[in-house]
Amino acid sequence: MKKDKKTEDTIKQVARAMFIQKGFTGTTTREIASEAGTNLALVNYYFRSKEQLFKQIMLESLHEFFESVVDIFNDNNTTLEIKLERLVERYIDQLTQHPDIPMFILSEIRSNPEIFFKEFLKGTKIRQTVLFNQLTTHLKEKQKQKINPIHIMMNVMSMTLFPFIVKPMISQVTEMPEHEYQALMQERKKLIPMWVKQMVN
Amino acid sequence: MKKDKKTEDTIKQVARAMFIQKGFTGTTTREIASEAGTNLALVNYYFRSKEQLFKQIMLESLHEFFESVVDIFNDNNTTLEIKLERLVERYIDQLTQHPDIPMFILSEIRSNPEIFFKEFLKGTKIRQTVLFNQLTTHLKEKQKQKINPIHIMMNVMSMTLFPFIVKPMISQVTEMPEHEYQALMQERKKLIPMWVKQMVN
DNA sequence: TTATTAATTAAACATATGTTTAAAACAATT
DNA sequence: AATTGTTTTAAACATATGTTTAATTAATAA
Repeated sequence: MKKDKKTEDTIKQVARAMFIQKGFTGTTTREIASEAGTNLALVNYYFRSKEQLFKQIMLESLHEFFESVVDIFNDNNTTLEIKLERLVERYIDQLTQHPDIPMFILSEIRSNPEIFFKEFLKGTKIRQTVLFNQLTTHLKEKQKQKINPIHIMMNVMSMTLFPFIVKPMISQVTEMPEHEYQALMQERKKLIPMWVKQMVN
Repeated sequence: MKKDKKTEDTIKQVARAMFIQKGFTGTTTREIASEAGTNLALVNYYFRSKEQLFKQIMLESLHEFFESVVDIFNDNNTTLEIKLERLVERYIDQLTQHPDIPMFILSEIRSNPEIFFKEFLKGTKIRQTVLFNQLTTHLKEKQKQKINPIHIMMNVMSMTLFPFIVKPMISQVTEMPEHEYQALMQERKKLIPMWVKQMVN
């Protein structure tokens, strides 16, 4: 009784891997079909167009990537400190498994900014999150209201995401083997929250 | 006596702007010619191929972008503290004028990692810079030898570069007007060195 | 089994795009 | 002015690539 969907799923899975690694223009429908071991026409048969297929995958990737932190941002039952720790840990875990996702998203924004925000990020407003409000309050309490909380948010994101974005470059410039790099990223789970706490205290 | 080179220069100038904004595959030779107001064939006449043209521009961009900090990294007459301040200030100034350069470079690395490092970054070794050695020594003196100096370098680069990379996203998500964003970036010239000093002291 | 629907295939189609060509226009030199 | 070399042009060429088509095969239902 279960629908088969084998071919359709294979195409999508293969397409996801290729789009994430090489982007929209860097991937051809023929490559997808070939890698999936199916006929070229089936890509269009199942997904109408390369663009449709890409949009589906981008939407799913975004969802997958952000849903894992959205609840942390808006948890009413945790302190600012806990949120920071969880946020960083969750991101580093995610990025360790899917290190290409950030560049996948950033490249798409670069080539299609308007469409990206209209299509994918309709109304995500960081200022309205619990985390942001806690941070604002905290800075006030510590007499640091001169520091725009956006700075702190930027720092958390920067220190967490950027090392993964430039990973290929760092590997080269620092001559560091993969496992050592991984170990560094694991260390950062504890270090980043510590550094951020210093900033806001 | 001065060679004219008008057409050649125009093509290159236009190509640089387009490549930096939309990347190699996102730019067509016809667009370049059209924007430059010249005949399509002249792109190949002067630069042999689109790829050659791209390589020239990438090389120049990299050089321009890194040469401005290389001397800071290796200055024998400045303290660690001064280096950090100068580094951050120089980068933020550069990025304010050319905010698209980081994504330009990162996109190229993404689509052509091997070629990029072989062709463009032959033997850039951060561990051999004066700055890195000063940082290592400093951490030892402060009994923080457990912290890998690479962490600190990552943090400086992350906090400085990342906000420019995700600028289009931040504009959306934080609903911030351009001038306000610029002001934030200027503030970071002082803030980032301060935060980094806290990390290493 | 037979009829109908869905899946698959090879081929063709349409278009975009990098590159080349051959002729013309222009500039410089003798 | 005539020759020579350089620059520019329109057109053609070659190829890559997304998409469609029409026919065939496989699966499902009556």
